[in-house]
Amino acid sequence: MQLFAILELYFAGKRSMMLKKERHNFIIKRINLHNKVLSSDLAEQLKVSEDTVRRDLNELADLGKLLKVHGGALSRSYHFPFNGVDIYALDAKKEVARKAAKLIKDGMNILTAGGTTVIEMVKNIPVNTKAVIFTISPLIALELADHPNIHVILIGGQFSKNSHVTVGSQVTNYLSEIRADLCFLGTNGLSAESGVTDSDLEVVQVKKAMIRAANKLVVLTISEKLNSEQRMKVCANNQINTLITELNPESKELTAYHELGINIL
Amino acid sequence: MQLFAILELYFAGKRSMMLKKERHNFIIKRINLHNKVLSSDLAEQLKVSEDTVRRDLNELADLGKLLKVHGGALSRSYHFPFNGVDIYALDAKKEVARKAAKLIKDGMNILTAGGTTVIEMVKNIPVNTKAVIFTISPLIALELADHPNIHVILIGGQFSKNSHVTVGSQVTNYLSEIRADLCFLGTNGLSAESGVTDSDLEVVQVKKAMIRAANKLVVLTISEKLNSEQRMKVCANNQINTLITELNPESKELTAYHELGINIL
DNA sequence: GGATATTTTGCACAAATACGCAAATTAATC
DNA sequence: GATTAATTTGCGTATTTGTGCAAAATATCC
Repeated sequence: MQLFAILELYFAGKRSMMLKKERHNFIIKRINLHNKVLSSDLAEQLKVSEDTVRRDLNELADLGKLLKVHGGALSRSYHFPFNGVDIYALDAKKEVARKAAKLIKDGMNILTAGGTTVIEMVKNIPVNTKAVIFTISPLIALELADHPNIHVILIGGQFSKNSHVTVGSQVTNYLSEIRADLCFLGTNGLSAESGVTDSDLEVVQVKKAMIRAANKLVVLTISEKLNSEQRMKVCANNQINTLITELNPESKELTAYHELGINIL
Repeated sequence: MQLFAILELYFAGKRSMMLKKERHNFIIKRINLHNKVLSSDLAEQLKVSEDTVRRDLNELADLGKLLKVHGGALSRSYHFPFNGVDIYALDAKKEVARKAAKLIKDGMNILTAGGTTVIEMVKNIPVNTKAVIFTISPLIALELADHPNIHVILIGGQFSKNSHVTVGSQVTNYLSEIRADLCFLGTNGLSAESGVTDSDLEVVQVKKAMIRAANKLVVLTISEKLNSEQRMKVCANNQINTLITELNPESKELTAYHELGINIL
């Protein structure tokens, strides 16, 4: 096959060997991004034999990082494809949600992103609360339908099939014209060094616009995601006003964030 | 980097391959959605032989995820309520939905309102359809999340707690700036004398704007609502291009609409 | 009861995998 | 830094798995 000859030539000079750990990181990223990888693709991309890729996949599967199947591997979330009933780490998320909902006071203007944690938060808002809630998540709008005194504005735009929120320039333009007291954001990655990070470019753009549109930023996350990083940066830690996890605020996992001056619940 | 472009092209052909587990998940989703699947449909949608589909169904049936029957499979919850008679019977709205979905062709710009009938219609759109769909209904946007070739634009605005769609000036303004080939409207009232009528002022305003934004208007309704009137007028009968009910087009309940020159399905 | 559609079965072929082993690489020890 | 030990990688081979095809068997529908 001709292409292989080209590849050989092309990479001949820069055949910098990749450590096993690096390959593993690469594979995990691909899984997070695409939800699936093919052994054959990985072998090409990593310039190793399919055999090696399979061994990598088996090791990662043993660690529970992915789901190995014939031909490649899938994101572990593919174990439970059943209409979203089984939300990962639901108990922790509910605890986060309970704390977060208490921040909402009558008369506020609220802005919310999507994500399972934020949706749980919305479920915990008392029915008689008076507020205006702007959201990019259809599920949140529907959730709030039976709150008679909450005025819901669903921000329109292109609907993202992955994250189930609206994204794109329509959304960011609209966000530039409003102002909210509080912005609630769930997050995929959060670390003391890099701040809030995410894996989906479109979602990152929207989250940035949301942060600009709000006076105070509240970040919700389960402790498992503390010290995790995704590929794209949403904001630095000094932009966060309040961080909510299911842990006790005095917990030692949170000291790093305490020292950054973030209010912790 | 030019080489990567070459690589992308080179491997583009392989991309459509689907892992077995992915097919299984797809089938489960379809079962949860429609309560039934046909082997022949699945074969076409998944682009594999019916043979493979049958094997998949058998494996899933062994795992207890569905109930295999001649010609396809059923949701397991349908085990009980059946007296054996017409398993494939559809209620009126589903029949309307089935007919309506056939109007959607690849490449179209579609505009849809909310309502249960329209949502049923959306469930019947083949997964591989290529189209752009504008909607004021969050539920419809969510429903279309697993149609990879449908670009969904959720029109934003104030969220109506009664009708679960977005309404208000933001919506009508936006609608004045777009143009669609087809507009699908469910209706609360329809009569030969008064045309399409509705009871919610805000929804009426939006429906009017939707009709103005589309070249052709398709009205969906169950026969029960023929000859019923609500308090507010949405449009006259001469604005309707196509009327869809669960009845046979030649049925005598429909002759009045026939005489108005409406295309009936 | 006959026509049509669906399933089963056996089989062929390709693709993916596991295994053993040798070569290459990395780590550890002096 | 050289030498040894441990790990990692690639390849050949045997095995398993996944898929499609076709004929025979079965179910379903008038």
